[in-house]
Amino acid sequence: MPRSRDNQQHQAFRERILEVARQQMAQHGTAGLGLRAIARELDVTAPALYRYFPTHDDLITALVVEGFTGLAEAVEGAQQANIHLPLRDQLREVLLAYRQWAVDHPIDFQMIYGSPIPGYHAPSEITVPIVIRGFAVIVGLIDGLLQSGQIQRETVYHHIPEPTRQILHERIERDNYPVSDTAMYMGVVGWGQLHGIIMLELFGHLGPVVGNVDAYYRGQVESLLVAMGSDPP
Amino acid sequence: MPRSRDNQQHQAFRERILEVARQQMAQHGTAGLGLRAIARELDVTAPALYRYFPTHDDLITALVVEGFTGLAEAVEGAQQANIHLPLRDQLREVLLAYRQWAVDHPIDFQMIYGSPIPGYHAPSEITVPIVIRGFAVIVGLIDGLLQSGQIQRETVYHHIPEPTRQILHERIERDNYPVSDTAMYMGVVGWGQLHGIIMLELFGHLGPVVGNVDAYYRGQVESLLVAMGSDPP
DNA sequence: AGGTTTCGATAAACAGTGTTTATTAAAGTG
DNA sequence: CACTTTAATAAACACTGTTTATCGAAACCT
Repeated sequence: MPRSRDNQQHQAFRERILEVARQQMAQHGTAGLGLRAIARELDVTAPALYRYFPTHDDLITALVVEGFTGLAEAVEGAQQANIHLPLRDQLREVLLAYRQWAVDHPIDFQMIYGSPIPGYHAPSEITVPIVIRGFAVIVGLIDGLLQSGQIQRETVYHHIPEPTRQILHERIERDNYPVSDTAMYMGVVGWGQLHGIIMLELFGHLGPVVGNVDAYYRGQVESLLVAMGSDPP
Repeated sequence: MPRSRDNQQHQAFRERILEVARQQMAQHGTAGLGLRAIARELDVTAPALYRYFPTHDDLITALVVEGFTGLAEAVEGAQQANIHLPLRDQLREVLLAYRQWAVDHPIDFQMIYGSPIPGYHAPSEITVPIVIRGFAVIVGLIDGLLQSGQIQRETVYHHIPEPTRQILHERIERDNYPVSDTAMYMGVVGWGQLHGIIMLELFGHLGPVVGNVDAYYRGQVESLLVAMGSDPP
């Protein structure tokens, strides 16, 4: 551990490393993420970086945490930016922002939700809490729609498979997160559905099939809201 | 190019390489996919493999093609195994088989639909046709359900966003694939939705949230069928 | 201020990797 | 047999992440 006064410089250089790492990744993909390459860019030898990150994996973990945080902030920001709109519109904008962040930061998104670095797997005790942060916004909005009666039409998503309901309920109680089981369930369902579209898009499988992915995603978000029981606009 | 008589031996050893590669990958993940490691296992030096695969990427591409083919065969097999059941049940079983293959061959699935090998991206002119092969089974079943009036309830998935409909229609005509636009659209929608669940599961993000992924997926398949307009069982 | 500790950075080396080159041995064909 | 083609090799190249021992400089404490 560095001494208290040096801590500032230490953290500053740590930030620079992450900055360069992110930049290199954006340019050359996850393949370009090399200790030596980063060191070169910083006019420093490779072993020097070990003072800041004990191992290569720790660097990646730091980037993953940054990524998750960025996604969570984008989602939260989207809600704040549309806080004056009706809940349904807020939810739509939040879901659009979710994909938009993925499109704008494809590498980060892959690193978060996939594992493009061979042999590396993000420690879930670190990732799970941050995933939930962005997730909470979505579920919160759904819960709001349910409570205010803006989702009243009964749909398939009102019937939760029993084993799933139990786990979801436990999670809600454990995290002390005041939403209904149904809201949580709908959140997970929507999350999964949209996640599939985004992943397919990111790896180039969806574009050739549906052409304009932007329009397609927009349509799917709207369909999701309707499928949940919200009235079409 | 090897001579005509040697061709047999050449192809045989090529197969052995792929076999070992697949095995190594299953054991040590995509990280364990190394030319030298494969060569060691085959009691051969690394450069020898270059007679069979010009480069590392070509080996991977061969594995990807094998993977896609395996998935397509699993899907087709699932339909054949349930050909005596009603169309709706056939579709359910096919969709369950789709995930089951992913669970049984997680590495292959990641390699197919993601890109866990840094710097490598599967050439779409090779992958797209094989993706469609498995996809065709699903769309075919949906089309059958639509034509036989087993999907008659109007749902959101009957209304296709115009830009998407155009592209889908072009694909159908170009590939001379005799299904309706609606069947194609529902196929894509379902594919995307379930793909999200599978990807989240494979990377360990879904398990902690829903507990029993098996039951959850089953429920989602059923929900999907209902959401498409098929009556609940 | 002086002595000691601590931190940052380094060069050198290790064990790997994918890939290229030149060379050798072994088959198949006329 | 001579000749060509193929397979495999050893050696080397340019990398990679990581460890070790070493050195200078700054920070702390007395």
